[in-house]
Formats: sequence, C-alpha cells, structure tokens
Amino acid sequence: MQGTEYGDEALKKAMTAELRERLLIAQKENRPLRVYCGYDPTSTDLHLGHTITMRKLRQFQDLGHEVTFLIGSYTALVGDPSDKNKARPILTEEKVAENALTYTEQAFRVLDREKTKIRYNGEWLSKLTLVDLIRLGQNFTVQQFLARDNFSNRLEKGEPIYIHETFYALMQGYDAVAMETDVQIGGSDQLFNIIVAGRKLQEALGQKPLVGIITAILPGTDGVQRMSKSTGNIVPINNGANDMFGKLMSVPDSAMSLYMRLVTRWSPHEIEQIERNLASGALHPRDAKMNMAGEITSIFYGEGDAKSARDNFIKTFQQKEVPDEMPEFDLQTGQTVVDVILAAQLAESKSKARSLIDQKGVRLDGEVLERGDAPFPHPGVLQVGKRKFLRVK
RNA sequence: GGGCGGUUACCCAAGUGGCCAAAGGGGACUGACUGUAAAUCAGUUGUCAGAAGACUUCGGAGGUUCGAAUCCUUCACCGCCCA
Repeated sequence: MQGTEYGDEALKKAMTAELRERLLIAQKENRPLRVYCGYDPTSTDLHLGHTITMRKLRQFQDLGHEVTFLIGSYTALVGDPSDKNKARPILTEEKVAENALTYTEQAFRVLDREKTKIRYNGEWLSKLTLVDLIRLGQNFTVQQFLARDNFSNRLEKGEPIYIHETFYALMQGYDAVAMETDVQIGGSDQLFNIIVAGRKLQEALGQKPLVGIITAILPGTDGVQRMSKSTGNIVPINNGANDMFGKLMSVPDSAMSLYMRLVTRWSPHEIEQIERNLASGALHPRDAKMNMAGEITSIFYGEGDAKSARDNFIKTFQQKEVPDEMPEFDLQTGQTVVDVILAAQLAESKSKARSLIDQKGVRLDGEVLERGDAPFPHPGVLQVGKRKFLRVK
C-alpha cells in the first residue's frame, strides 16, 4: 500500500484488508492473483506518469502474481473523461493500433517481458451487444456520474457532456469482469472507474469485487499539473538517458518529494532521511535532485547510462562546458549564421533565429554571435540557447 | 421546433469600423543571477526583410466601405433557455 493515494482513510483501510483477505483466498486455492492495469493508447509515448502503476504491476509480478498489461484499444475510441474538462478527440482505429504497439515495447522497460500478459479490451468489448450495454447501464444512475467533479464542473460551466463519455466507466468496469480480476491498479483519477464501476459490475455479474490499488498522481515537469502529453509536461521514458536526467533536473524543488515517493525505488525510511537532511540543510537541494534524477534514470537505462547522463549534465550545465556528443553539420559555402541555425532546425523560422541572436543566445566556440546576416564565421561548436549544440564542420 | 449567445494566435481570454500583428494571463523560449534545465528578475513570442517596411492571420465563403477581427448576407460548428 506504499505510494497509494485513496483520498479517504476508510477506503484505504478497507482495500488493505480486502487485499489481505484476497491473498489468503488465492493461497488456499493455490493460484496467483489476477492483477491488471489498463492503458489507453492515446499517444505514442509512455511517460513517467504511466510507470507508477507499471511499477506496482511489477511488484505483483515479482511476488508471483499474474499480471496483465491491458491495452485499452476499445476504450481509447471513447476517451476517458476522468482527467478532462473537455471531451477528448476520438482516435481512429489505425492510430490506436499503432500507438498500442509502441506502448508494449516501452512497457517492458519496467515489466518482465516473460511474465506479462498483454491483452486488448477490444477482445471482449467489441462483442457486447446493445442489449448487453443496456444491462450494464442498469447498474448505474445519472446521479452517480454527476456526483463526480469532472462531470459536475462541466455541467456547471455549461460545457458539453456527451452520452458516450458515460460509457467509458461501464466499459472499464466490464474489463474487470471479462478478466475476472482480483486486483486492479490505477491512478487516483480512476477511483470512480475502479472502485465504483468495476466492483459494482463484478458483483452484479456474480463475481467477487476486485481490490483497487489507487496510486497517487505524478505531477509533470512544471511540478503542479498532472503529467500528461497534452499539458506538455512529460518525462518520456524512451528519449534517452540524457534527456530523462535533464528533464528530471528541471522539476521544481517543490515536487521532489512526490517524485521520490512515486518513482524511485527508495524506501519510505530512506526518503524520510533525505527530507530530514534537506530540512536541516545537511543536504543541498541540488544534490538531492541529482541523486533523484540519477536513481530514476537508472531504473530505465541502468547504472552506467545514468552515471554518464549525470556527468554530462554537470559538464554542460554546471560547468558550462561543451558536451561530448552532439549532432554535426556540414557548412555550405555562402551560408549565414541564420541559414545554419535554420538548416540545422535549431529554430523554426528566420525570425525566431534572429531573435535568439538578438537575445545573445547564440554562441560559436563560446563567443556570442552578434550578426545573423553575416556569413558563418568558421567551423566550430555552435550553441543555441542552453541546450542545443551543433558541431559545424 | 422556437428564442438568445458564441467561434480570436500554442492554450485561456480582451477587443464591436482606422491608434490591431491584435490587451491580459498561462505555456514556451532567451538573458541575468544562482544551487540545476529549481526559485527570482528582465526580455522575446505570425512570416519575410539589415532596416524603414511589406505580407498573411481573428470559424468558412461572399459583400458594404477609402479602410473590417469589428457592419451586412450566407454556410458550418458549439452553448444556454423554452417546448
């Protein structure tokens, strides 16, 4: 129950107790628990936010339970309204299939490939008839949906709530039924879908209601808003160790505690110790963040790459030296500074490139370049802003 | 079916004939400083041009006008209220 966030002590207690009980039952029946978490393939990149539930899955996996990585191929066609103040655009089936593929590849950075079942909820959802759907709907009232913040807020603001959005919870609940789930994992935004919809449908259809494990939500690199692609504050897990380390270092100090609790492998005791040292001044916040960034990076890329990402970061940003590796560019005769910046895609337009030069954000071998229209002075290392480097030959 | 309101740049949102490439906020970017790509402060944020300036943009199309994001017609989409 570490790193969980039920938002309600009684619920947490109840779930803890039920999990204990369920473990005993499974033991008696000599079977593993059936555990799953669903992921809607709505974009191509998994990010750190997804990995919180994935790491919970991994814990169950390591304890010998049966873990299913469920791809919400069908639910993605609806779009979960849970974390939205707006209806989601509906994805095409092709797009969903494409995203699903990249999801599974990335998921194995966390999960054990051998022990993970991958399923698609289209497998059973596509077979439901209209009558089936109506029967499922008979278990719920409109009031139950309206009690949820996300719907009631929209109602109040006069924003549209589409009928199909209410299907989402039913569909997810039916996933739990179809897989005869013992344990379902999800973020606290999934509380309704899991605790209300899933359990209720299971009970209605004669199954023992699942145990919900509700994890806290990870804020994005802005430190406040939930990490999500559409907010643009994600730490992708597939963009390389340097990128991950750097992005983690850009997380505000205020969010460190949550990052440590949710994504590092450190024990609560270790984290408390770190926080005590931070409070007393024995530990520098920068160093604490470096340790955190290193730890998280090594989960995904291993110790070696994490170490070199850290070295690279110190070198580039702390000592302001030039990184070892950078893209290369062959200088053509007659190209101006602006031409090179544009051709190497370091800026999106000539206006942007010029304004970077005006702002003294462009350097060649450490010298600030003042003139964008001048011919490119000489081969060397071109730096645009803090993070973009180019070896011009 | 009837009445009313809305659609503005990456997002939210102001603007109701010229002073509008379009207030403000968020985001993003740059610089200074620092403890890091934290925090803080300052600046930039349609495109092209060295610059003066030119061009494109305010849901779509057409029109009125010397001049339209602003007025008219029409189409599309959305919301609210009444049935």
